[in-house]
Amino acid sequence: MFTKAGQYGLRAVILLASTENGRGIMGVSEISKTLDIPKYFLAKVLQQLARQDIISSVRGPGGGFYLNDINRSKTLYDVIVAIEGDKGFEQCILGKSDCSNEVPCPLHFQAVASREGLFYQMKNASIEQFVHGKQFSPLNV
Amino acid sequence: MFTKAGQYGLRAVILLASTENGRGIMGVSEISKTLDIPKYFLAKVLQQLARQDIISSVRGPGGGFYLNDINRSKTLYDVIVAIEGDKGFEQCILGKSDCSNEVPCPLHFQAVASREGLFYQMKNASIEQFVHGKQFSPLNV
DNA sequence: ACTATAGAAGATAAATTTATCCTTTTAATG
DNA sequence: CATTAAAAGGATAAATTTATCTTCTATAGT
Repeated sequence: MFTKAGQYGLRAVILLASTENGRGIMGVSEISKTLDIPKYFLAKVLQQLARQDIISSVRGPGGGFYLNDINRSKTLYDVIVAIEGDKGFEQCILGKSDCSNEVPCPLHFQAVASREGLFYQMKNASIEQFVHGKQFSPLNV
Repeated sequence: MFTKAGQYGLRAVILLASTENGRGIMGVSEISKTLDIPKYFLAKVLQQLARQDIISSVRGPGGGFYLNDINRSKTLYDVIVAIEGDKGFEQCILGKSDCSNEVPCPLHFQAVASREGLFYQMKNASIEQFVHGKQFSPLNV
């Protein structure tokens, strides 16, 4: 479904959002250890997110990545699109360029219906809201 | 969602199923032209499907690929699993190995719900049934 | 039998994704 | 102000996926 880069990015953002009301700061090393993710690859993904203002960063000792108010108002859809583009989300499940409600591929309506639920969640809940809703039980990121 | 190989395979099988009550024979060249798919790559995918008895083939002049009775009773799920394995279907959307109903990742239930509809179709309708249901309108494969 | 056609199989190449390393820049702290 | 920690950026390598080409094998038709 998602690429590794996308998965790592989503998990890292959710992790950041789950620290001290989403206001904690974590370095790449800490995140990569916590999530058991390759460190340098994760660094690239996080830098990509930072460049696009999906997350924030500070350099130097004690630095790392965190979410500011604007960041926390972004959605998981924003996160994944920042990493993968919107192809995976918007493209025909069979890869056809001419697939639409008017000229649907044989799986079109099933695929659209299937995506809707997940996409709705990822598009319509801010990271803040999303993680808050989960935090009654311990997060398994 | 699916790899190119998977998409090509699904489209080719659906195309075969749509010819003369699913009994027509088509060569790689014809299929690749019809679907606008790279020929040699498609050949690999089709051979892979033939080896696993998802589709049938005959060599020599007039030869090509077709679906026998058993083939037509297979599902689109069988097709995609023969090409990609069941990882994409069964794996955690965030790539975690320890994600389950008991210990769900933050997207687990949305992802499961989302997949269900599509998977149900792909698992529970034979290729024959599936394509027959579509053939009231022209197929856009 | 001979020839032409078409899939099977194997090898190779190109492109993309994933992963790692190294150098530079920024910032905190003694 | 020197040192150190940590992100930023660039380069490179490994792995996987996609694409192509060549040779081999089976089969139909003459």
